[in-house]
Amino acid sequence: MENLTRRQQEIYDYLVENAKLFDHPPTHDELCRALGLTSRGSLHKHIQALVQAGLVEPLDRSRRGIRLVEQRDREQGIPFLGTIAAGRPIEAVPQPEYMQVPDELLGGKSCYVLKVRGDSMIEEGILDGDFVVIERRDSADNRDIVVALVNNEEATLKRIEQKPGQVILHPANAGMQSMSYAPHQVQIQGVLRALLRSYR
Amino acid sequence: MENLTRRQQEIYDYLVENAKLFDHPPTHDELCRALGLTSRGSLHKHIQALVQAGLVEPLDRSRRGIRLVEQRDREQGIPFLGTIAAGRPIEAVPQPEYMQVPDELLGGKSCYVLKVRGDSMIEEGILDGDFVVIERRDSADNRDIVVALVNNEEATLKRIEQKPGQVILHPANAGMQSMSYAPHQVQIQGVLRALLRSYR
DNA sequence: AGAATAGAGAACGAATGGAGAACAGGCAAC
DNA sequence: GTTGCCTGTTCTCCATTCGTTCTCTATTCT
Repeated sequence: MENLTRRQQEIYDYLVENAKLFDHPPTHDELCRALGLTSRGSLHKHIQALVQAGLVEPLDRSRRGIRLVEQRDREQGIPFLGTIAAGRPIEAVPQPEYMQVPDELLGGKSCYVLKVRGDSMIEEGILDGDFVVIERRDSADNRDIVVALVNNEEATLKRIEQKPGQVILHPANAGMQSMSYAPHQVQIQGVLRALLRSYR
Repeated sequence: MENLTRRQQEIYDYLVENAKLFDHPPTHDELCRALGLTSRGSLHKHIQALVQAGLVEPLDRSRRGIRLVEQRDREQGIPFLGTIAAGRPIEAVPQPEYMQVPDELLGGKSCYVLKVRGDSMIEEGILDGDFVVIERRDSADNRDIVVALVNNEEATLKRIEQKPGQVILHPANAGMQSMSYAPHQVQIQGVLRALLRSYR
């Protein structure tokens, strides 16, 4: 979206205000009077600029033909749900905050964010304190890194290996061991899609 | 990045203040009045210096055409400049793309993005293919991870240790060795602030 | 002295904001 | 119907402001 000039901004602001007060958008003449213009022609150029900027919808040649484009609710990001630490349930934050994540990283899928506690995946470059972006899924491909709920009580971030009648969760830490479960003990809650780390 | 002169700093500070108060940047004339100048021509030279320093975005010949780079970052993301591989100069992409990065990760500083090639920082959880967010700076604290230009020809991402008369760059890979240089051989180009990884 | 920094002022071209005429389509009153 | 009137659109023309470029000068620091 391009930048508006002073005058264009002024007109847009007026339209927004006006929309709150009246059902109908103003005519060009009304706009001219409100803004101190004497020529509809001049005004029209500004309106066109607003159309170009995608802020206004043109209703060709119809009267009061200025509609504000619905401001697409600014994307508030994806929810930050809490902390995941191996051996515990996900510790949810009381009121979910939201985090702006680059679209490139999540590819239009439904995702959420967790903060990693612990070193169980350190050899995969997932460190204590990192934020992981998880795609909501209840199944995963083999070798995916997943959020798994084990025995309905503890949640972990592990690489998954699914064999017939057996599910193995592999940590990436030489000091820890892979654990094997029966399929019904392990519920997949999502698949790792991206990782964010702050060095602040 | 070069140092600003007194006057340039003054102008930059004014622009930052102004940006908080108004939607639109000032015209050159307004700037002149605010700073006690009578000639736009003089001001223009200073603005050019700020553009050169990467603090201001030039909007050629358009009015009120002074955008703080910081502000642009918020709107369209921060520039993805290219690839950094130990032992080579930064390989720039032809036309810089932009990447939307969560504000939380960069804290209002002027930053850019590089893609990491190689395993030199693998033990710090920085893997081949990761994207690193770098704050533009020409100095760093000890133990910071920095983008350093060595002998004006090769760029690397390393942890820095600055001693009197000596600069040591530490990789995080047991198979590699720390390198020691004279201070004038090493030019800091930025400090690691965040990391993004995609598992797609 | 020479370089770096700072400023003045003129001059040019482009962006902006505006005026007004002319045309076209819809709507209501006649 | 058709006759005006209101309104949106298109067009040309104009004035001012503003960014840029240029040359010339002053000050400060090394």
